[in-house]
Amino acid sequence: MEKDIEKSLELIRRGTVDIINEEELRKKLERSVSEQKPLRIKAGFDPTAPDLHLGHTVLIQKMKHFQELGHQVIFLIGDFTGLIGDPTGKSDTRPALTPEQVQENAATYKEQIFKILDPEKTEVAFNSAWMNEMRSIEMIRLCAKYTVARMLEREDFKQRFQNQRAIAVHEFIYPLIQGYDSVALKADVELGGTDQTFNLLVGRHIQKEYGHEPQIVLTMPLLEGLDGVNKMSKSLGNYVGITEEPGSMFGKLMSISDKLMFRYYELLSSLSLQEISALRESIESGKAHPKEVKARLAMELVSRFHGRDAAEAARRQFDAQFARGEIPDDIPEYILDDSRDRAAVFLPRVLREAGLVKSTSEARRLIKQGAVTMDGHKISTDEIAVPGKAVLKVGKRRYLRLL
RNA sequence: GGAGAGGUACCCGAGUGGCCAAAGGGGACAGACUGUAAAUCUGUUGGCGAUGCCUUCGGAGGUUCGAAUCCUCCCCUCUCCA
Repeated sequence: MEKDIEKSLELIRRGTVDIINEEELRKKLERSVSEQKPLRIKAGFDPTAPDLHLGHTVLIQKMKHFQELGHQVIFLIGDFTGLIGDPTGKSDTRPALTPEQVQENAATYKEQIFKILDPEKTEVAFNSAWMNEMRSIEMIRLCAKYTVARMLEREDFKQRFQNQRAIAVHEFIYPLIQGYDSVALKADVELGGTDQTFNLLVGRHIQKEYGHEPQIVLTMPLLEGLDGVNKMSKSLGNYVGITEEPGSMFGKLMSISDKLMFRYYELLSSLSLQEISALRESIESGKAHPKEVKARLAMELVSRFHGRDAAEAARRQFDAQFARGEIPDDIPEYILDDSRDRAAVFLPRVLREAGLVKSTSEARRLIKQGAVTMDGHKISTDEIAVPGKAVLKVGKRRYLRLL
């Protein structure tokens, strides 16, 4: 048994940034074995983003580890807290979502997590279940259990306070409710990104206030987005969604920097750390081309969400389009009106109407910059003759077939 | 409740009567170079069949030949005092 506990701890530790506190975790694991009772593992998600992305999967993979160890995983959808909007990582107050938006997003989340987690072994909870029932007096009692000074210890609150930016009172309530969720769910462990550390620790405090045993806080690193700088997030647009098309997923992963590629290997790949450092060495010694190593990563991740065949197809398509400069099969079409004089087609309007650019002004600028080609020839004027079918290309990846 | 500071484009920020479609930076897009890399360099970054016209500096009015800039009211944020 001693050996099993060690093995469990080893799997749990993999990839984590911090475990608070590991001794307590060991005791919980031991008790779980002796009492034949699985631990309750909580992870909360704010239903602001309609799509899960690879950044979320770092955490979900960890949930899966617990599931593999036989513990009870609780996927908490913060539909109630979504009405508040957690200010984490934001420099300003977040707009609150409407109840309809929250419901819609929550449903999408639920559907997506089972691409990774086992639905049979996952409890899905909504914090509105208990928060909608909470009476005002109980809410005030909850608020009484934490002080403003301690709230201001949180980095982003402190920053905003110092920089004279707005902090609305209700934002202080967010960590308190998140903590109360742990009370309601009787959580033994709560998982979160490192940006959640403060909120997770508030949970420990609140649990103690309610006479519960404090949860173990386990933080996972934040995955950098495609830009390699900011954390991956929907709102920054630097993400890879897990329901994204295989081709788009593959392309996005191929565009990351070589440095970021190894970060992704460490946090997302199922390869062992030894295998990853072997890959790194083979690039440094010149045995492997970085592009090939990156394609391998993209293959693994696309396969995870779409299957091997789709990943292979995505790779072939990618090579055809970018390595050999071929035109993709599936591109939008635009039918030129026969009544128009095809000897003098005004391209800016065509490009705008086809949705390739936002305005004719933008199209004009792009043409001027030499970014527009027709059948491979650079276009230099706004008006051009289009005698028959032709393919327009704007920039590197926008195509339009003229009929 | 009192005193003060502020709200400018996707973001940050300069501009305090005309030279302002508004400096500078970031981001984004495009070109060169490449591996769709990254980094770097260069350019573009309100709209419009366009050497001009139209709409933008929190909102609504006003002064003026002319307003991001001055005045009035309103909305919002922050600081100090109570």
